[in-house]
Amino acid sequence: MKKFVLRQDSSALKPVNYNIDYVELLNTQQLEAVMFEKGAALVIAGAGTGKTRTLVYRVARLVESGVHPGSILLLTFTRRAANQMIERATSILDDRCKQIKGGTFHFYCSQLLHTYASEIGYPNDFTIIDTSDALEVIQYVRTKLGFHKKDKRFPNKNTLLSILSSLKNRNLDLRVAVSELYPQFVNQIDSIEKVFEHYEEYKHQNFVMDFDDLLMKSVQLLKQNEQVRTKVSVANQYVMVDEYQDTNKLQAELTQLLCSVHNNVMVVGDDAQSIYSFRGADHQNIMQFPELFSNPRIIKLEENYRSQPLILEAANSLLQQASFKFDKKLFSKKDTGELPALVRASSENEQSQFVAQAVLQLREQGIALNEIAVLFRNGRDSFDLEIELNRKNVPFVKYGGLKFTEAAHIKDVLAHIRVLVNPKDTLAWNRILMLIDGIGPKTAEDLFVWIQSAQNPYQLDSSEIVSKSYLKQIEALSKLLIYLNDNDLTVSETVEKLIEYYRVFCEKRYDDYPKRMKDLETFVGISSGFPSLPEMLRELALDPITISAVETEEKQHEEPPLVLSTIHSSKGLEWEHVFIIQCLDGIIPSAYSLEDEYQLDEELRLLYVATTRAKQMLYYSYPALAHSQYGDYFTKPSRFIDNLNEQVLEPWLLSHEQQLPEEEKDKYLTE
DNA sequence: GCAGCGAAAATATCT
DNA sequence: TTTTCGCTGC
Repeated sequence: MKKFVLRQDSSALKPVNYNIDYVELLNTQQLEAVMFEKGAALVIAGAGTGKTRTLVYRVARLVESGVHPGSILLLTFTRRAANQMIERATSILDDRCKQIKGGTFHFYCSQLLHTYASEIGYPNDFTIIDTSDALEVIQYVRTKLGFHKKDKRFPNKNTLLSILSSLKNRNLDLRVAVSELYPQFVNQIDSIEKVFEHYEEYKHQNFVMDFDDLLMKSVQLLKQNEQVRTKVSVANQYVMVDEYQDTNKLQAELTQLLCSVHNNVMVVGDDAQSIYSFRGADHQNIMQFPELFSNPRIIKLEENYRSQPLILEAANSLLQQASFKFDKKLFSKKDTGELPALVRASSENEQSQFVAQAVLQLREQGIALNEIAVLFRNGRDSFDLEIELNRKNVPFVKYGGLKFTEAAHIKDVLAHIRVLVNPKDTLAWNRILMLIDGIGPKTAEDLFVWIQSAQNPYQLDSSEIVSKSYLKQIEALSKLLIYLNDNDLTVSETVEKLIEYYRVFCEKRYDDYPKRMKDLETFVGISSGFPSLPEMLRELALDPITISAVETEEKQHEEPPLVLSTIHSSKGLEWEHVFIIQCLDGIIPSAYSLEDEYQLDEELRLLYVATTRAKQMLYYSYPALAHSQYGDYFTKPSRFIDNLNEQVLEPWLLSHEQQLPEEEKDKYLTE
């Protein structure tokens, strides 16, 4: 037998001359992560230890050493985070970094399935449905099966969807999930299972997928189809996952499948910052990483570069209150600043006034508004402040909270687009047909059955079916859809035509139609940013625009705005000054988490995350009283903050100006 | 089969 | 306060 010696590629041996001075710019541990070559690595990084920086430099370093940027996959928690990281890498190195693939798991899965879904029996041009659509389907199935009548105690649509979501994201058995989460429904498991079966079938027949499907079907695809798995894994030579503590079992499995060929994976996370268990995230994923990827390099980043030491002290003592301890203590070599403030306001509005005035003072001191953030537990916790900020003309953006695309009138218009993109989408058909007077659930369903069998799904004027009073309106709809389908209009032209058609329905259904029509006008502008209808639907499903984003867009402020954000959406971000408002027991921790120590711990971690966002100064504030949505109210400060002693926090006293200065007085008198 | 009315219930965080 | 369910009249 002959021997043939394969020599190592000489280019692999050549040392790379880096233009970037990584040794100078990074500490030892960061450098180790950045220079890490091949195989699996687990980076455990506390808050503010330069986790993002490390990832950014690693991708830049890989690209600089000749790795094709398109073969790097950066999975992050939000689209925003991925874009920011790619931007930073681009500014450190060069434009090659723009080709790096980045986004959320859901986004990546969406792209994957829009290429390969046909391999698992779905068309590639399926539509993604959001939570409210999913709930509607569940409700439809639930009613159709008659379970709503059989037993008053049958779980409602919200409960059903959350059970199903747990099954998928945590990879649980139905029986286990129900007996753990909802023991009261154990004896109805068979019926629940029926609902789930019908739900899955409905989605399959309508060519739609919900958020969980994106993950689950991707796993299924990659598991079943070796060819696709290999191809995909080869295409993603370097896989990186940020915020790994907030991934769930499905995402861990997906990570493994994506790396099946090369095993080049680096995950970064901090178990003390896990705040998404309500979505099935399991911070155990970090501990179990070595089981999934044999022999990973473990790198710990411990020195905090973000916050001044007194903020870290508050953060550390918060974490000590956890029922399940962390052996974690953040330290910093920064100069000591001021003690974090504890501000008690007499009312929610006084709290808003405090924040607004403090923000304005900081601005006067030369701190840019976008270096200041106000954080809160729930989207609605900032409503009062938003009014106050508007009154004082302080520009702001809000992350989290209500979504523009959730509003009924926007969903109505979007439903027409969905029908154009995917004529099998019953849900969307139902929505647009039921707008018409005289058409209810039954007629809509009959019409849909007929639509499916028709040659042209938009040709609705067959008088054998439609012979009632609403014939005229059906014809109008049909004409519109055929026109839009046959003519090659731009996205915003299509939206404009739809709004023209929708106007009458809007005026009839809503008292506040002028405002809604104005929203729709805004929507025309937004839609012009998308290249095609299907792409717009995908983008909006995975990255829905928040209402305030739309509003601030309109204002076109000349100054970078103040940031308002839910704590969940503040993940991974940082600001010089951070205000955490509504620190009341019942809000944070949420009143619904008080019974369960796991949930209570998560609320504590939430406050920990908020606290560690601050670099220079931190303010906790709470009003003496806050009303919940109905009836009850909260008056006690958050137990987490109450447990901190005065060496960690400094109470601030709010006092009102007694007398106005003379010139001010004149101003008030003349007005 | 549809629409409108009154009574009763009601978990937020996000993709 | 808002959403959801069930009933009634058309």
